[in-house]
Amino acid sequence: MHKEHNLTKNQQIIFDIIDRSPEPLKAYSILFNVQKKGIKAPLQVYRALDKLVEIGKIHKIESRNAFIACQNSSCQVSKATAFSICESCEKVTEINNSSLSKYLSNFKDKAGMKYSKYNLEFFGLCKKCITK
Amino acid sequence: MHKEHNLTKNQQIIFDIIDRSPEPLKAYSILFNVQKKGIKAPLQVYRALDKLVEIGKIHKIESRNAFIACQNSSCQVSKATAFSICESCEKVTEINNSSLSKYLSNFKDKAGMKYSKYNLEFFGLCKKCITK
DNA sequence: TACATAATGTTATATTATAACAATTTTAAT
DNA sequence: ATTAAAATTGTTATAATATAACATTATGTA
Ligand SMILES: [Zn+2]
Ligand SMILES: [Zn+2]
Ligand SMILES: [Zn+2]
Ligand SMILES: [Zn+2]
Repeated sequence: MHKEHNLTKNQQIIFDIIDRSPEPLKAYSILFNVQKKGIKAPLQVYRALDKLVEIGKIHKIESRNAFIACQNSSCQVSKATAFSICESCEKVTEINNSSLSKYLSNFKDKAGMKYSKYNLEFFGLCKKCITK
Repeated sequence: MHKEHNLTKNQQIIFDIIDRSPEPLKAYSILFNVQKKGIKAPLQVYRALDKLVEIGKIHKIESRNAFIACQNSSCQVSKATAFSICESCEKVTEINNSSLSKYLSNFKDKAGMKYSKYNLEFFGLCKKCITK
C-alpha cells in the first residue's frame, strides 16, 4: 500500500490533470494546461512530476517521455513497474500481474547483481487496433 | 541470428564509436566525437542511430537516452531487450537470459493483448559499487 | 521562537530530437 | 547500359524535453 502523502498545491494540480487523463501526458502538455492556474514555468511542472514519481503517484513511460497515474496501489512506490503500450493508438495500461512481478522481483542475473527496481514496457497492438 | 546488413559510411562510423565505448553514449556526445570525420549535424547522427536500432546493431537505453551496441546476437533484432543499470556508476549490461526472455516473450496480459516487443530495464548497484 | 527542510517562483540555458527540402548514392529491374 | 524507385546524405532551422542557478516563501518540529 502507498504511504499517504499530502500533496502540495502544485503537486495536486498536476496530479489531478494526469489522473483524469485517459492517456499519458507530456510535461509541456501539462504545462499548457495549468498555465491558467498560475503554474507558468517548466520547472514548476518538472518538480511536481519528480515528486509524484518519487512517491509513486505517477509513473514515467520512458519510451514516450510521458506520465500516467498509478493504477496499481500495490506497486511498491514505483520500484516495480510494467506497462503495455499500443503502437497504433498509443494507449498505455499499467500491468498488474503478480506472477510477472514476482518473477521480475526475484530475478537475478549471472553477475550476481541484485536489483532494487525495474521498469518493463511491452509493445504491441491493443484489441481495438488489431481488428482494424 | 542477425541478418547481415552492410552499413553505410555514416552508419559504420557511428556504430564503431558505440561499439568501442565501455558505456552507453548519448547522441550529442557521439556528434562531438564524429565531427572530425565530417558528420556535422544532429540529424546525421540520429538517422544513423535510428537505422542501427532498427536492424538491431544497437539498443537505446530509454531511461538514459543513450545507446549501446548489442551484446547478444540472439536478441531478435531489438524486439526483446533487457538491461541492468547501475545507479551509482551507470554501467549498463545487456542481459542474455533465456529463462527471462522466454517468460517475457510468452507473457500475456488479462486484456488478451499479444505483444510483439518489450524492453526491460533493471536498476540497482553493480558488484563494484555495492562494496564501496 | 528558531532552526532545518521542503516547496515555490523566476530567468536563463542546456539537452534531446525532428521538420523540411534538395541532392546524391544505391539497388534492382528492364 | 538505362532508368526508375528507394535509401541515404547534407544542410538549415526549429521543436520538444529537461535542468542550472538563485532568491523567496512555506512547513514541520525541537
Ligand atoms: Zn503503479
Ligand atoms: Zn490501440
Ligand atoms: Zn541485443
Ligand atoms: Zn556500479
